[in-house]
Amino acid sequence: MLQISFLRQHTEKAIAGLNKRHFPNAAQVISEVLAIDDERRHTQAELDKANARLNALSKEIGILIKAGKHQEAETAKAETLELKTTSKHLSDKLAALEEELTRKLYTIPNIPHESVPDGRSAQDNEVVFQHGSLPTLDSNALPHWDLVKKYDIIDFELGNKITGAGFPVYKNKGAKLQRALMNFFLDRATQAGYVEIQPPSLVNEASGYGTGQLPDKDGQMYYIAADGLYLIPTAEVPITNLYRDMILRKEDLPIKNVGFTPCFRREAGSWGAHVRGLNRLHQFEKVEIVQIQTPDKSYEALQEMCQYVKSLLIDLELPFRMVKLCGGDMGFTAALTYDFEVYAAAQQRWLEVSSVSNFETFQATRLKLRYRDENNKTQLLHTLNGSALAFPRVVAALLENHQTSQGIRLPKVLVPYTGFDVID
RNA sequence: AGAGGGAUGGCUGAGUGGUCGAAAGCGGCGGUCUUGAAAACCGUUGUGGGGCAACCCACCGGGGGUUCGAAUCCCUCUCCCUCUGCCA
Repeated sequence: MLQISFLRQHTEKAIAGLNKRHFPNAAQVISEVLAIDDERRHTQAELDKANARLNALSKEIGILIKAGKHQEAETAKAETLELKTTSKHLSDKLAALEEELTRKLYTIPNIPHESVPDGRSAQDNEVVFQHGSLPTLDSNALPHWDLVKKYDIIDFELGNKITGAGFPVYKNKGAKLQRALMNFFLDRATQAGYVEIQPPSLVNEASGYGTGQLPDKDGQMYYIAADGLYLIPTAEVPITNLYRDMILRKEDLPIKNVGFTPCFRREAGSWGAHVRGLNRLHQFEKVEIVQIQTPDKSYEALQEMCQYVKSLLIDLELPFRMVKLCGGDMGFTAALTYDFEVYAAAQQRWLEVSSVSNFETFQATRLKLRYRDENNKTQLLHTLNGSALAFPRVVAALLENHQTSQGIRLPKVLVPYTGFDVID
């Protein structure tokens, strides 16, 4: 959520930013919001005045009663009656205005960083870095959904049977590979200074609002109605919400956390040929890194996180590219996002395995996540997160790119974790 | 799941109808002392909103009510603790 004070002070900048995102009717929406805010402040002032008078009268009545002047106390009581009606009316009005303001603010996405390229869709994204040569496979090379059958490592049919589409069952060396990836990614993140967190996989409504999945994307999350809980779509939600309603000390920053969790996504209505196999799932496993940093250092933190993700992909021996998302393709809450895509050679497609974003104060506003600056004033912090990494597409690329007639060769870094160097 | 007890500022913890935004201690910050530090002593120290400011308003888990006046009384919800039951 954007801060109303920011919109008030930087109206033109906000409108320009929203236009870059191709957010419809930006100028009109902002002017509506500012009008509500204006009335809100006016109402607040009136209410404060009525309450001040009411407080003064109450104090007076107390003193009069103590002094035994009951007659005068009754006169004062009579005066409070009308004031109380006014106060009630004004506070109802204020509550309604505040609710309307918040509701409107929830619908406005984050302002993109100035370096975010113009553009409407993924085609306008900017490739900023590419590493590794694209493998050329034999003509009899198989896509990963065939390879997993050939080596009996992932079973989509069994998943269909016990749960439904998009819930694969990992078996044999496939299950061991999952376990190896978890330990590899967590060990690497720990070496890079991230503190390991194992959060719950279900979160309450307040957490959903905190990181911005609610209210707009509630249809994307699985919901347990009986308990009012949501299955997490990413570890970002529980881990970032750990710091909700906190005022951190500057010396505790940056916060660097890493967590492994299952991720659940309903992704209704987006199924087709291009999302076969592991390309898109309802449940997948992911290691997520989260940083919380002061505003002046958050973009350094973003670069550091990107460097970290790069190092993982290089060690996994996968060709990849780093893409800066354009205004139209960025997520609702992000100010700047880099996607990392690996090349899956049999499909001949780039698959997103990581998305690293700086949310600036957009999440911190809802989270009430702040620190004390050198003047002892509270300031909002910046939140960042990134996948490091999401498992299924890494597995898909490993299988497709490293397939040989003898089986699938694993990258060296994984062998100590799997205990085998080939899937056959 | 049943019975009982709780929820107060960064933390611990007093406060059962009025000058209480809230004692005290700890912690933090500033100072005195010291070569420096510690100790001791003095001062200071919640968050948010409105206002150029003086200042005003709101907030004692959430919501509602009683009252001229609520941290304090009533209702309700949530969460936590203890005992009993069940259970990985």
